[in-house]
Amino acid sequence: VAEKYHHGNLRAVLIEEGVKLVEERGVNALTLREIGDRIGVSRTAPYRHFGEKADLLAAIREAGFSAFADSLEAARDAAGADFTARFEAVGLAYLRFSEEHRAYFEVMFGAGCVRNGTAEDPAGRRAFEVLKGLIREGQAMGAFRAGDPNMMARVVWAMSHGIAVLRFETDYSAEGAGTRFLQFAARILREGLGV
Amino acid sequence: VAEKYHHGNLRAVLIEEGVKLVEERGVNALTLREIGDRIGVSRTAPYRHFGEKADLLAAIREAGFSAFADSLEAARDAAGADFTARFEAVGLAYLRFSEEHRAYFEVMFGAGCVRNGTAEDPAGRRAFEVLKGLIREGQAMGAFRAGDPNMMARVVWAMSHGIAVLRFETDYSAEGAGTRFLQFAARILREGLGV
DNA sequence: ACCTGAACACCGTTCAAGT
DNA sequence: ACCTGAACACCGTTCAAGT
Repeated sequence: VAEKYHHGNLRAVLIEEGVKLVEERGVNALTLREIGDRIGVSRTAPYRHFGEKADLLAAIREAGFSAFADSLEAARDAAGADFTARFEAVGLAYLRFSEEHRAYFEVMFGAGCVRNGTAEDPAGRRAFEVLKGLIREGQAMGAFRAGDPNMMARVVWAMSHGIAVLRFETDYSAEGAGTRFLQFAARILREGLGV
Repeated sequence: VAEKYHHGNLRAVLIEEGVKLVEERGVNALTLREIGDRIGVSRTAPYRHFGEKADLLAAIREAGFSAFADSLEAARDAAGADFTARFEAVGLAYLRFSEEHRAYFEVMFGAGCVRNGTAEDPAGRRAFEVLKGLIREGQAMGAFRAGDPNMMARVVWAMSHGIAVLRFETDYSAEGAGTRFLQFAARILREGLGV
């Protein structure tokens, strides 16, 4: 039974179980000992793969940013050709990710992590590039004014992140007050960035 | 020496020392035991005033929201009559608070706290009212379009919060890239909300 | 009322061993 | 290489006492 961890996949299992634990009871309940117990491994086994607890959190963080960037790219690509639709789709994807991957989101942006900053993570940069690319699209088609795409993308990122973190509405997935507010916010951004 | 805590101010001292600890080493380093040691009181003394650790954090949070609302109001009142100046002053105050009161900010919005949500805190609502009042000012003088002041204030709050949390620039207090970005973001918001 | 010391059930982390 | 058990220095929290 414990034999399956003798093949080098313990690391992945530790990450997976860690995410589950955070999902269930928050990042403060993440405990190397409990993870070990849950997957049937000794308390010190995790130290084979992670020098300390913070390193496991960093690995979860990395996986989270990677999934995050994937989500934004997928939403953009699935939205078709209409620019406004693409813009809103990516914003919605940001919010959806924060809802559907609470654990990742908490570890990615939580205070528990020492090494913060999305710019330090390759996948974090990839996610940012989705926003920046969208700004460039808008500029190319004349919907957005000229200006530094970095600054403009940061404004969009900050607004999305603020909405995700403050969570004014409880649900941004279903049709309702949440999606209405999101469209409202997206319109203000588009008009503020507009020519 | 310990006598000074026999007059009912232990509660306040606990909060104060807790804030210091968070400032120095982050919210995860906040420990009832260490606070007790630091102020020269037994390990169980804090339990006279706070049923559990989370209650001390909640008290710090409350004090933080109160100081936060004070900051925003003071910035608005000190900004004079020009609407754009008032709008930017409050945004800047939001960012400054997050820098100068790192500990408060971390506890107020951190994942460690169970009872989140600014709307549940009276001072949190007071801070929100500053933004909402500013929206109404803008509407009254014809700078902002008609629309639900609640929704519009949320957009401003979200943007401010996102910038504060993501901390693209390291310093928003001094003159430099930080303040330039802030003015850029404020302009986009004003134009997005404009008539 | 407010404070104390001892105790319990947890942590992260280390280390000497085991296969 | 990968895993284990015992151990150390920490936590939060409780409880029977002390003044």
